Amino acid sequence: MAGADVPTRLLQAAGRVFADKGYQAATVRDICAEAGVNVASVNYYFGDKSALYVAVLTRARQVRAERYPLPRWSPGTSADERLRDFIGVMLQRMVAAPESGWNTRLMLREVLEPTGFCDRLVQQYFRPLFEILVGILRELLPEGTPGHVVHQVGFSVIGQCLYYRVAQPVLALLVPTEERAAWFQPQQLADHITRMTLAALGAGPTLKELDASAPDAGCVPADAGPARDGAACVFDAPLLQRAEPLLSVDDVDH
Amino acid sequence: MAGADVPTRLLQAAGRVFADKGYQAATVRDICAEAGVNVASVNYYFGDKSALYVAVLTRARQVRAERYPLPRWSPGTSADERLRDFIGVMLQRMVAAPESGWNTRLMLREVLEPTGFCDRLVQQYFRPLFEILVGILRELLPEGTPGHVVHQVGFSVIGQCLYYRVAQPVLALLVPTEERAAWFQPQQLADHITRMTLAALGAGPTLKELDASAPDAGCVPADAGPARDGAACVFDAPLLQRAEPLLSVDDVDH
DNA sequence: AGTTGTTTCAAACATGCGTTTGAAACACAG
DNA sequence: CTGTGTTTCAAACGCATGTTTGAAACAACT
Repeated sequence: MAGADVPTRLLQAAGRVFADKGYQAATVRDICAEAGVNVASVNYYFGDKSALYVAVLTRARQVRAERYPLPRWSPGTSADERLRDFIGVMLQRMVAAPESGWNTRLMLREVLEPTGFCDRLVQQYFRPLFEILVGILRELLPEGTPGHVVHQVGFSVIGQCLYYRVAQPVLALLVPTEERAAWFQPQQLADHITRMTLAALGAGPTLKELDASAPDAGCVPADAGPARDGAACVFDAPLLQRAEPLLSVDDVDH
Repeated sequence: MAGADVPTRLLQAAGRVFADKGYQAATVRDICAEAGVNVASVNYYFGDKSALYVAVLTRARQVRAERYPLPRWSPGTSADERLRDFIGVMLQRMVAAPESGWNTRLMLREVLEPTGFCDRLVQQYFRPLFEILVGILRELLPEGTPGHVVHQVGFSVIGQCLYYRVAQPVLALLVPTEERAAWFQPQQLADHITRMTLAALGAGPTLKELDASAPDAGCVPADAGPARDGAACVFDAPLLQRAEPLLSVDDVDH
């Protein structure tokens, strides 16, 4: 991380610092200290602070999409399987990002407090994603479902995914540490959201039905590994087959 | 608004400015100009900028809870009715706040970027609310449902409510203005989320079943008023009976 | 009117910010 | 080694910020 060339080091350090403190509160001196370079470097290589910010944001979007890509579905893939995949990838991008995801925090910040770059971000990144989700939901909903209902269901899906990132500090104070470690891993959350959504649409069993079909299921906590000796896990059965491993690199660059 | 005494004017102006720009970017001079008072006033009355911020945040929490209170349920009130109420109040607090809710933006900002005051906010405000929701959900879910599942469902509910506030700028770019005006009013969103949740739990009809029971329902857009001449509205029937009217005051104070 | 305590105000202060600068250090071809 | 273009660096420059100050304006009571 310290051996790369100066512009790269700046981009990486700036990502962390901007995400931590926000655009205004992050100082050029902070960033340069973190990167281990001189203060003048940011102006030398990027022109000014705001240009560095735009560069960081652009890079964050690219890296996100490349590192956690949507699978390329074969034509016959069913809609609910694609929904599972979609939610899984969303959640990975949200919470599985390295270093607890300055990447995501940065984009959230931009959404909450648009700095003018937000529009482009939405048009280039969020909108295509949302279109894909809407396409999936249209297949799952009855034909002729009004557009606004499809949209609302879409936002319900994204809203659930987003929450586990937005409210991470809150969640940490509401749910005991052991429970979080055992039941709030990305894959488990993805399963939960998928189940909720499919059930709401009528395309899958409701939580009540799930419970009735396996009333005594002792769900498998995250660190229990593959010791699936007893009854099939009801609430936490792995639904994501093609989930990439959760990388633990320290930054967006290798 | 301009006639009140100086500390009050400062609190109101500071609320707007802090919510708009964040703690760092908001300048004392901005706030004082907005309030129409001298720059020295904030130090005279509050000590320093950070004390003013804490005062604003405290006040925002109080006013929120007072202005949009949860109904006091009579003992016989069913769980799903209480869920409807809960979601309705949440959404009102989220999106119905006056002046497009600097109130909510302020708390979101604090959650996303904790300034040290976040912990108290969670313990005093979020946790009691979450406990109520969990209590309701426990009645709706089968007996013996594991705690973490109840929690996850709770976060799904809150996540959906939150999204329409967090992602407001994004939503504005993804959904055409007319559709937003007609179908994305607080009450309609509350109905949608309640329906989704009850359906997922198995305590209400799924969207598919709703469609089957009234396939040609032409939902009533927001501004169509009580002209409920034709078939009953399937997706947008008003579910919230005791919803307070949406106040349009300019600030938290009368 | 005079006194006392409170509130307002314009101006100044100290600090930290983003940015600039000019020289030193470096890389490397001729 | 010399010359040339690039990169680094410590120091400084403006400027905007949070805060302080001391006097003026005001209010309330004797």
